[in-house]
Amino acid sequence: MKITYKGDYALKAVLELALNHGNGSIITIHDLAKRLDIPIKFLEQVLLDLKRGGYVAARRGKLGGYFLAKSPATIKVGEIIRLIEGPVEPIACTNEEYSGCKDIYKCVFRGIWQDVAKATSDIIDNITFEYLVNRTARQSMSVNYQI
Amino acid sequence: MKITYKGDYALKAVLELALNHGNGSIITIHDLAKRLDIPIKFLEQVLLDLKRGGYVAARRGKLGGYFLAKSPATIKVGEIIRLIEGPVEPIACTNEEYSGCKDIYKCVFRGIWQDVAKATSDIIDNITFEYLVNRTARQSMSVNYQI
DNA sequence: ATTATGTCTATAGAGTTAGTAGTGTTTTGA
DNA sequence: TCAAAACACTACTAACTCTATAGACATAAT
Repeated sequence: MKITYKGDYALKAVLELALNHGNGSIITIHDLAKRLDIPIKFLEQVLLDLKRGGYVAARRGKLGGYFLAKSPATIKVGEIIRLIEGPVEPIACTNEEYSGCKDIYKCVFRGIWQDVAKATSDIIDNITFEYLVNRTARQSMSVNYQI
Repeated sequence: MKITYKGDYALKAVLELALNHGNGSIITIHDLAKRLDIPIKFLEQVLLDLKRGGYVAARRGKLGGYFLAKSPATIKVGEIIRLIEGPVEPIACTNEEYSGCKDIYKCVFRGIWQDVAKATSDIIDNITFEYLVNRTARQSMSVNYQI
């Protein structure tokens, strides 16, 4: 698995929206881009993907903006990564259809990539954005306390 | 972590050399390329990298060829991957020097990438080529038995 | 109407990947 | 001695991906 800027931005955008979830608020892409320091037109494409994936929703027109389409508790980090980056496998040969290995019985590396994919999934599929919201809140609190 | 063709070829080349290790034999790049079905000039670059990394050695001239520079028991899959592909981290921000996150205290994703990197390392740094040689031998045996 | 927003498609520049080409250098052995 | 067979090294290219930008369009509020 490799995380590109697009994936990184997507995760940060969802987290930012999650931090504002619940109070009925809506955030414009302009605001989001400024808060996260992301080029606005690039963020736009990311948000469109997130919308098509069903994770965010938008209201058009004046007073429009973006908001989470579901509760942060139901969105897992792994889902966003898979939507934006594709499969978490380190190499394509881990899926059954692949026939690149001349002798599949001999391709002893396949099992390794499957193990890596599973270990990765076990992490990213068990972290919800609700958890991240709580961690973020606690972290910024403790930072404030230090001042 | 993403495995490119180069990394894939490197692992297969080392395994093939490991299967022939011990009996003092040497394999030409021509042979290796044919056995592994890899473009010879591409394999050449891979082998040069492996040589510079100290994993394989070569004898030049007629009767020359490649052989493992160390025992398969001392070479781990993770070493080859890191040599060819670079760090295992899914994104660059996991190392301390990185300052891309505006507020490092708030970048709650960093811990996730560190966890993924650790889980990946725990797998690939604990598999030696000796183990893979044994597995390959056993697998091809059982395949033969089925015939 | 005007303005502020999201929607969509196209494109461009930089970098990466996979593969190819050509020219060395070294060693063997006839 | 010299030709053949092998490794060594550098350069190049076509295709692809990634990041970012541009511009035309659609929608909603005032």
